[in-house]
Amino acid sequence: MPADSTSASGFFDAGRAIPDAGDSSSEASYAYCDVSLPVPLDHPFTYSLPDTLRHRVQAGCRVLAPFGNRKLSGVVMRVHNDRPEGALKDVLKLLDEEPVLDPDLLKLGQWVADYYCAPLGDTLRAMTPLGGEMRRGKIYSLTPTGADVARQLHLGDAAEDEKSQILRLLDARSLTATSLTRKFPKAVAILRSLEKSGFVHAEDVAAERDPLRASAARLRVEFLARAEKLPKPQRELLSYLELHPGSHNLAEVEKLVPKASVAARALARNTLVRLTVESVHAASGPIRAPHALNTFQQTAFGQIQEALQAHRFQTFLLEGVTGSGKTEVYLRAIEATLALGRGALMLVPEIGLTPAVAGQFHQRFPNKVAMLHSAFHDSERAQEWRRIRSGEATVVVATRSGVFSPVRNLGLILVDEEHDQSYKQQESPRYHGRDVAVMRAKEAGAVIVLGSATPSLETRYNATPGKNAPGKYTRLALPERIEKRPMPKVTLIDMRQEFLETRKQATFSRALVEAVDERLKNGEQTMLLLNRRGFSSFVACRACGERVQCANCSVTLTFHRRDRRMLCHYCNYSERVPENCPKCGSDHIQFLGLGSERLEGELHGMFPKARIARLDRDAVRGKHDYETILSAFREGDYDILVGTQMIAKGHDIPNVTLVGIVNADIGLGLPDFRAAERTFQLLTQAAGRAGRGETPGIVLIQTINPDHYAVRCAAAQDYEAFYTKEIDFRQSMSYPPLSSIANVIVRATKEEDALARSSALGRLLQPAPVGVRVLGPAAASVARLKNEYRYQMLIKASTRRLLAQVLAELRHYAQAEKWNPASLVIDVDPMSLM
DNA sequence: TAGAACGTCCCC
DNA sequence: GGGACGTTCTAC
Repeated sequence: MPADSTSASGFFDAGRAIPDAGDSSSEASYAYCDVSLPVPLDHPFTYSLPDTLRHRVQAGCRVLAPFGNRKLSGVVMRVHNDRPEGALKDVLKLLDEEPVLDPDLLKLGQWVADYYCAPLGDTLRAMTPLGGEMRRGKIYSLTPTGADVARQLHLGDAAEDEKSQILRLLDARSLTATSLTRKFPKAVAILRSLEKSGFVHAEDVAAERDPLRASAARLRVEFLARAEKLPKPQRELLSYLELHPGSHNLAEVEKLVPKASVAARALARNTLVRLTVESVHAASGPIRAPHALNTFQQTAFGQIQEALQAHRFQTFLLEGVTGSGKTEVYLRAIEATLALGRGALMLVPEIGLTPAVAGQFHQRFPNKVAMLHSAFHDSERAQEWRRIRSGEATVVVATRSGVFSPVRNLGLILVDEEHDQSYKQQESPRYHGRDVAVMRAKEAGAVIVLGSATPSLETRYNATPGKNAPGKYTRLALPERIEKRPMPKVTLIDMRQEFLETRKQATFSRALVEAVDERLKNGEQTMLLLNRRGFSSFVACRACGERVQCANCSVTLTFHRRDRRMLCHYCNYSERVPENCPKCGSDHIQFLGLGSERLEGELHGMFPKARIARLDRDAVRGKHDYETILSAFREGDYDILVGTQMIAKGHDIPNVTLVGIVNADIGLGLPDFRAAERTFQLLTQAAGRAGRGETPGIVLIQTINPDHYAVRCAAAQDYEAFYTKEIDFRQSMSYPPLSSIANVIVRATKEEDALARSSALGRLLQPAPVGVRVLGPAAASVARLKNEYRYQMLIKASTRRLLAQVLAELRHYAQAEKWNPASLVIDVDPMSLM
């Protein structure tokens, strides 16, 4: 039930707060359970429960169940005694003694599945980080015949095909297909044929991932009991541990005791030592002392606190300029939540959980913080998850999927940088973490704060009072930087003018080169951002900046090299590439596209002495690379940091006094109605990196569209002006937030199938119902992906309900026509129209 | 005429 | 999604 039932009184919450695992359900006994499985079949399956499980299985537990001839892990939706018709199979195994999803989370999962048109099984799997603990797959080993064949191969000569190589590897030990695929791309096919020949047989495994397999650096080892007659390494380790009580990092111990890592695992099997996976460490970072709140911060915090104390569901938009001290408001809000005995959940963007952030939280809330991040190892996440569930951790900092973490007695949700795209999951279930968070807060009667310097249009719209109604969200503004630091000074550099004056198509303007040079001389740092997003080239006039737009959609046309035409990915409109600019007649028509590697190369040429680091998808492999590069830059090991949007987000590096944006326009060329919004956000956020220390900063933005409102408003750091302009555009084109949209993608291996099916869906919506507009179907912007052809159709509906109705109709049609469930992909509230 | 390649139908 | 099974294609 929504907010009102909980806001009425706090008394009931105390009882509800801790779902008791040991209540009457332990005595009840059920013969059947309905299980939701991660298959694209959108209904639960009923299994019978063996005697040993009848009193132990509860809704929300995961079980292992036979499905066809596979074994799948699924979530129990219901336990009951209603015998269904037909033969039933037994549940094989109970995977959780206690439910991993409490009733509220199950309900939330149901909502997510409905709203985002995703199979419930997929959704529930995405909600449980412990899903990663299961290692699923087949293990292949040789049959006796196969072994004979392999032996003979050993004697044979060296001319080996892949088949023989695989046989020989399997002779050494059994392997999974995945591990073989790494070496032999066709391993799966080869294994199948070997299986047919009777040389190889496969065995299903669904083993718990063994904590003993974690690397030594991530394990802690502790003495448990003494034992006689052990091999030397084990004996030495055990006596070391006995002499040094407490738990030790295994990698550290191994420096002192040889072979400790292997020995510890052997000892753990005999329960002579305890091995635990080390909790995610509080990383070091600059610790900011809690500073006094300025008036704006105080006002904002006061309102949040009041809502917390009143125990009511309320959504706030905390709109604070870059450097305005949003984090301190968050921290205070969490303190206030804990003081009320409730738990807090903070969501951060994918890239936002840096050691600096982690350090601050650990310092402020010692031993109460759990962190969930997709870059953490499965077992780390599982451990943090258990700490949350047990109530040990009451403050959770997490990325998108953390919105499902089992925080006890949830009182507060914070969504930092709520506009960030990484909150939208790009695969099924395609949910938006921020929107799910609002829903969760509503159900829990919690306060939710959405924070950003550049709020998404949706959020800002919801926080804007209408004609006769107050805004759905309460807007809290932090219009000033802390300590009255000035906003950075932003200058636009018109690259068209630069071109006319220098007659050179340079990547860097003279002004930017000069400014970088100056920083190098002064020992100050520079960040250079290349707004490189998307892959397809677009066509622009170098002299006047004109880009060719679609006649129907007000989006930029995308250049297709194959047929040398420009195409609209929304409605299929196309035209030929003009030889002269339609606006100014110049023949300087350009196909634009610039990578950050090329950028780095050019910089090396220009500033041979500068120490340059690059930060982008290609340079960053794991989370550690990202942190290493960034902290090295912070420490002053580099003079210049070059990167993509990755560098634009929330970092606080005091010595950066110049931010240069090399090409502000690329984002604007994308065929996407959010192009302007994203460009504005990126430029504003990047500009906000400058001058966060004592020395004020400057920002130089190179652009061929200095008059575009996204560029102009970002330069002026004027969100209000941007919002006003952009909301007009959305209104006139019926885009969100003034409509609800969904992208309907049809995939098929054969292009004609994809086209035929999407046309069929298109015809279904013709004429479009009142309040609905349909764009397309047209080829998706990535028309062929992973060997599948994709056609898409964008549906705009005046209301949420109407959109849901239309989508339901499409899904019924696909089902009635017996389409493969995967061929219809529906992206509700899409962030990008891929 | 085998054995790929493709289609269709389940899965509690 | 993925296997099992049935049908058609095709290479020798």
